[in-house]
Amino acid sequence: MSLATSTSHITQWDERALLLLGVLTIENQHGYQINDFIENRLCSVVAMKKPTAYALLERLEKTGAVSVYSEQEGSRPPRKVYAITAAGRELFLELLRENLAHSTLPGFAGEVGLMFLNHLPAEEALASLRERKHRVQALLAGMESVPSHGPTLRIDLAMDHKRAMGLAELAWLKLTIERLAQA
Amino acid sequence: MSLATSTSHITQWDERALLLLGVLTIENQHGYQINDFIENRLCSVVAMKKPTAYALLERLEKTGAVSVYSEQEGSRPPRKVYAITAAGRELFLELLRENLAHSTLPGFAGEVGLMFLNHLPAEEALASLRERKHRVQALLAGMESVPSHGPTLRIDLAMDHKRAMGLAELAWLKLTIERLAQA
DNA sequence: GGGCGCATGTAATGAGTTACATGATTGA
DNA sequence: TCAATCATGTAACTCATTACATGCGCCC
Repeated sequence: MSLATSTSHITQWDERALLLLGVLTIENQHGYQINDFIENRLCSVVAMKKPTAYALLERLEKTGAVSVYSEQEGSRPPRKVYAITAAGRELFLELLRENLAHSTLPGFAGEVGLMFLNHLPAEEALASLRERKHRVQALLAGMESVPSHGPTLRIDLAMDHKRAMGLAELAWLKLTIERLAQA
Repeated sequence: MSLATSTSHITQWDERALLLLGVLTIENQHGYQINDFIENRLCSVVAMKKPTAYALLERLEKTGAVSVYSEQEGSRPPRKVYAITAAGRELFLELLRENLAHSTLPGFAGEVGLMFLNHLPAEEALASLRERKHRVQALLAGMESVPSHGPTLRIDLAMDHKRAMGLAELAWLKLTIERLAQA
């Protein structure tokens, strides 16, 4: 079940549960609302599809981390409103500590291609890396001015981290392209 | 089937296929040998388990990217030796160009926790980030002196990239911890 | 004789995405 | 009236990991 009890590495489940619980600490919300929030405000940080969220909410309910009640406004479709429980808050903090304390470096980070770079003629390899550079630059350009939701939801911090990683990638690409172009 | 024909984003399948095809460009090898190579020499860059590799090799054979022949040495267990085909070489180059040209930044990069950092008391948040910092430092320390396999397999390039990303993460953590400690 | 290395897999599990299904309301 | 929005899901598919299965040879 992977409750992240000091198991030394983080699963995607943990991160997604953390996200949903975190969103529910802001206020009680129904599934549609949560998905909407993630799609619109958090899309620059996270990618989670609707069915995944619905399924996870169900699971969190079964384990007692969130509670549900039905609500109906006028004659609109009924909603299932989720609220975080005391146990949920504990789990949230546990997952949060784990997430903050762990590094995200290991694993498949797109470095496989680099190993085989020399299998491409030098010109082509450089062209590919330059394209990558442009892509990264475009991504960075699209990261400007993301509104922060006050001190309770530091989207800005997450974006700052993303930006830092982007800039590092860019710097590395520049240097590497230069080095390869000389040789 | 995701042949990565300019579909604009890279699947894990693509990266794993690229890896296997790349290993087979070095020389014809049987499954055990390939897995051994990945586990021992490439473990710092990639993580792929044995059954995954066996399954993928089967699939690559079905699509004609690799061919197989059986071999037996003495009375040892028979081996299935895989060789990359002409079509496989084409696929390899295609995947390689794609992989090099694409950035790996987007998606779930462990930034969820940062968004909720303020839900932890300042001291605890700092402690978690400091732990992360130490972990990253440890990882970086373990990255020294990885032997390169000549110009045909640039493990060193991949490690250089990893190191650069690690250093960037470290720098960001230092700065962020300082900033948070002041406030 | 017992365990490790060689060499191949299969089966079960779990996680996430895509595509699909449903049905009411609201605005052009 | 036609499309989009609200609101919830289900079913099928893919992909990767874990644990298990098998059997021979080699070394202590």
